[in-house]
Amino acid sequence: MKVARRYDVCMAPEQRAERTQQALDHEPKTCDAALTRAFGFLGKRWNGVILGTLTYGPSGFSELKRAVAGISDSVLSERLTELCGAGLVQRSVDEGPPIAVDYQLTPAGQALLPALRELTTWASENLPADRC
Amino acid sequence: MKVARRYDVCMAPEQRAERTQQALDHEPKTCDAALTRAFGFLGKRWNGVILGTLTYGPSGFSELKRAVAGISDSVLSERLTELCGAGLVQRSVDEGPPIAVDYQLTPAGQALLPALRELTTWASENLPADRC
DNA sequence: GATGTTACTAGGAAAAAAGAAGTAGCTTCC
DNA sequence: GGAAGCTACTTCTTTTTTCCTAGTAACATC
Repeated sequence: MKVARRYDVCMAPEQRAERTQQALDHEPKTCDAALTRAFGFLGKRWNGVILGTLTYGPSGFSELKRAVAGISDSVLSERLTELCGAGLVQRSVDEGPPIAVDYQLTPAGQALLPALRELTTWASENLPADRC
Repeated sequence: MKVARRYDVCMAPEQRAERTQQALDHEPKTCDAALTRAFGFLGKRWNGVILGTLTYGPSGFSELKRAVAGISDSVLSERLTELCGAGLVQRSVDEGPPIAVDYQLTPAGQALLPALRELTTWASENLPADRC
């Protein structure tokens, strides 16, 4: 099941040097398939921030909406459905009477944490905040 | 009329402080500001894949277009302009006569590598790889 | 000189997101 | 008891973004 990738974004420096050499010979340098898949989700507006917010723990719809400043109801609803479908978020309903729904990360969603941490570090070091 | 910049999620310092205070008291668990800024770029379609592709080394416009399967000329052009503006990508022109333009990661862009590596790992382990 | 390549830009169509409003059940306030 | 407010959405219209097609200009090749 594990397909040995011919090349990967995540390569050791020396492999990378070799690849750069090859690059000079008009070799097709396609972005890694897994990374492309990752950006199938994260490249959609709001998804990253929603997942980032859920890292703080389970949230209800309104709570999420307040946390993700600027998102509209309809898009939040849509995104949550997608993320649930992808198995990154789980929706649990507590039939009330005060009915309460909450969304939380599944293990697959939790697994994103290290990557989000890296991204946060990168952004704080390389994306100027002062412009805003 | 309010000019709503789509990815303008940055807050004024005092707002940020207030929000942090709220976060401590109440439950509004807002996503980290730096991460939000990161997704200001990566949350736009194609940007992640473009950066991922440039990881393999400098590329010309057409080369990039071929590598990033499915992107249109106009969007690629737009995205490259944005990424250059953000200081993640550098555009260098070699006046020919056969004029040649190439795009490559700046140090700030290179700094994304560890994060992309994490994302790749995550995707290959947690996003169904039905395709390819 | 016809065709192909690189590196784009322009304009309109299609898709996505924003924004406002509505639904329905439950709770709190006075 | 009834107005107002909360949660959890859905539906609708408008606005923004993205896509697709075509065109340009400079050079290179056949």
